[in-house]
Amino acid sequence: MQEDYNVTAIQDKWLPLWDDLKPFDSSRKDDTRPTKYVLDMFPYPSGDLHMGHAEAYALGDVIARYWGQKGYNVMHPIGWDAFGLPAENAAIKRGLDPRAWTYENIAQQKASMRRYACSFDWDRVLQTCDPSYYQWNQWLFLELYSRGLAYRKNSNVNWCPSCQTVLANEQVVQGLCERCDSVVTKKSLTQWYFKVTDYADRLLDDLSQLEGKWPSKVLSMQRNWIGRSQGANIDFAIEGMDQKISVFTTRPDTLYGATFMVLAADSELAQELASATSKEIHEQFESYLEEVKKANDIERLATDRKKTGVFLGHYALNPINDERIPVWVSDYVLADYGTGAIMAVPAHDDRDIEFAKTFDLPVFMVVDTGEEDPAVSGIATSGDGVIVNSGELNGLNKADAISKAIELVEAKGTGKGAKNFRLRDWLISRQRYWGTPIPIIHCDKCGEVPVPADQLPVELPASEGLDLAPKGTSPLGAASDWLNVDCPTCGGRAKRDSDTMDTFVDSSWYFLRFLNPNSDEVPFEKEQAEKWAPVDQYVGGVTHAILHLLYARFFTKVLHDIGMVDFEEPFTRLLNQGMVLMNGSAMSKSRGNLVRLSEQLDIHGVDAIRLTMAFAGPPEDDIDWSDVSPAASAKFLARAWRIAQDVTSKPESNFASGDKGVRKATHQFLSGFKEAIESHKFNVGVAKAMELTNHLRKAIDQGVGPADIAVREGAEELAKALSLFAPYTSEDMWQLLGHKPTVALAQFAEVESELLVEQKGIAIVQIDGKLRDKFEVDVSISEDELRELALSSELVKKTLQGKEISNIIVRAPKLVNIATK
RNA sequence: GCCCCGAUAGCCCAAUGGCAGAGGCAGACGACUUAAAAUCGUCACAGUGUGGGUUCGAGUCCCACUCGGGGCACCA
Repeated sequence: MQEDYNVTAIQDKWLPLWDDLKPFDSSRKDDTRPTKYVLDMFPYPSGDLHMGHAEAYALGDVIARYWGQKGYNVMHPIGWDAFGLPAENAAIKRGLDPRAWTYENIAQQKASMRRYACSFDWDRVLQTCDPSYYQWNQWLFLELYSRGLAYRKNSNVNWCPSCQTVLANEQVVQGLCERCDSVVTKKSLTQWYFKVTDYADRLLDDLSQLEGKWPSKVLSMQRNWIGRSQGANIDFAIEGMDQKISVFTTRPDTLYGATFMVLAADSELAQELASATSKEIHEQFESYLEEVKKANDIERLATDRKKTGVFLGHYALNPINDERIPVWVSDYVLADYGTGAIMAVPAHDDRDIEFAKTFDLPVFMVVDTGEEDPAVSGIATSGDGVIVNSGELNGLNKADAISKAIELVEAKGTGKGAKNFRLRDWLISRQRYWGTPIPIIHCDKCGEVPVPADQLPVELPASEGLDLAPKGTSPLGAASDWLNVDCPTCGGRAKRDSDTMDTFVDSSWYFLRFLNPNSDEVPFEKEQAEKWAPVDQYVGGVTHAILHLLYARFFTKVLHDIGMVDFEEPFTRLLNQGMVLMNGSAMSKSRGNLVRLSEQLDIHGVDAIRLTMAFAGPPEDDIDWSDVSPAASAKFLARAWRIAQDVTSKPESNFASGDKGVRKATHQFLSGFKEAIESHKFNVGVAKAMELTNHLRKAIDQGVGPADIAVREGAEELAKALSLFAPYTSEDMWQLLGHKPTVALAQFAEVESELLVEQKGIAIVQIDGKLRDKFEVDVSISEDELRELALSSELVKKTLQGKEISNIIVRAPKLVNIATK
């Protein structure tokens, strides 16, 4: 009895069965399969899953299911990045409890993932807002604290006036809050930091281990972000004062060309020097500083900005030649990069020459690059050249002069080779409610006191009665029962730290928590880490290229140093899937181009949507939903399904007697398919499955017929391959073919390589690279035979008439190229 | 300004330096059908953004440029 392919029916049929079978349980004690750890970036539970999730999880699932069918015990867990501002903001807006709101969304997403047939191990699940999870955030915080890697300091921090909280450097995009696009301002606050800068060198150098395994784009973004520069710190004495100005420069070779100094207007040293000068200059400085403070990052970053500044009335002495040079302040020097002061070499730096031109300061060329003297042209030169006007450096090139200059200042004791980073320490305090409480108690007598381990977790108090609306201080400050505690050291009255941690702390180590998601003893067991970690394949969006991935790499290195893991990089391979767009732009309600996932699933079925995601193009490319056709995917799945339905042979495993041509197609498919999936060309893998389907259709209708055992072999491998993209259809095909569920555990057949070898092949003959003739040859043909054959071709002879052969290239059995003069 | 990625048929995309086409969409035609849908089959369509170079041979490698996308940027 022939039936129709019914999407809804097979979804309803198989989903409950899989729940019973638990094919993706990775914790079976007697499991001897080799292991793989495949991880999708966990979602933020704001509403139901959307098209972007659908793509990410479809692709992650292809990889996880593939390794499962290759015979691996695959750990493919899922969790929720459940703390954070959106929950809180939604809760404020609707007067709800953020906790209830979050758990409701998690339940909804979980149901959608189950329907979407993600191959998750549902026994390895976590939610970062559970005390059983965040207690380990607190534990890790204290580990970092005890090693001096978590510390508190006062500084001018990034402040989002709309979110009413501080932001990490990484959360400020082009001067705007990455979350709400408000203009970020500066505020002087005492906040907690993680000392990421201690790891800057390792974070940068270890990127080379990931070369070829992570997208090069992400590697370069991380390198840019860490931003290491090599150079020297050089001290300039200040005339008539004990103070020194220390500068960082990447161009110590231009030391003789320094004609003035510039201090960051908002640096402490500027303040000090301004106090030790005439009243008039001091007043000028103060009013300039006011101006500078008013400017926000947007204005400051404007490229055509005029240089401004104030002369401080002081002179510094160039350590290499005792030249007397004036000291200025300006806002183009940043207080928090390098030493907050520079030696200005206008001849060889764009910014410095702009400043020199504005204030009529001297320009003195010390590198002859062959271009016009900057003092004349007004254009700074920064290339390599011959050092001039520089005493003992004269005649050297740039690189040699840099080394020599460092030697000279080191010998004089006025400088040192140094490197500098763009990367800053990670500010982790947040003045918000829905996050992990910082496990520190502030005591007037004892100062900062860590919460003793046996008092962890410091649970978040209920939100009831608290005003969650942003007001610049943490809502927890009003939870007086929770806030006021006895000091663990002296027993006196003390207060808890009322800030919560940046949620990126949660996601910096969650991939390790999946090893023991329910342990109350340890964050994770070392033996489990040895068995599973690091993550073999990580899948997620490129939006996390800097923030999350950098922090996770930092945590991993810290955990390595603590001795908790034996590796230094958390994610061996990384796949960044693209975005799902609609008509060329990101989907959004306000743009009116939102495609609802649930609707798509209702119309086309889960399998068709998943297949469409995989088939749309290379996974890292964006998918424009208007370019793809889920209906076509559904059509193909029905076509494949009918192949399984048409097979009439009984299940057996000896296919040797099957039709050679069909078997060849099957094994060529297998070989190409595996290669495509392993190199993450999922679209090519799908195309190959379509090709096999077309071949089998033809074999059934016009060839060997549905009873040939080779057709069964092809149909079975097709079913297994489709399991990666279309689990429901595939499972149903597997049953039609007389097998028991679940196809997800059925392993791919080994490629029989003798079936891949062709007896005959087409050889082509080119003359000067142009195709002139082709003929069928035996693949074992020798070069000489093929050359003879080519030269005896009538077509070739005709083309060669009147031409002189200069060279004949033979690549048996495929090609002969005859070059003429 | 610096760095990275991309450009192949009407569209989405394939192609270890060796016949430009694997697959799909849209299209044309045919079979089945009273008809349509579904299904099955057949066909057409580009010389690879531009200009150079290397090579017996370049979509593929190199150089310059155009366009599109992304990252960093008063970072010393």
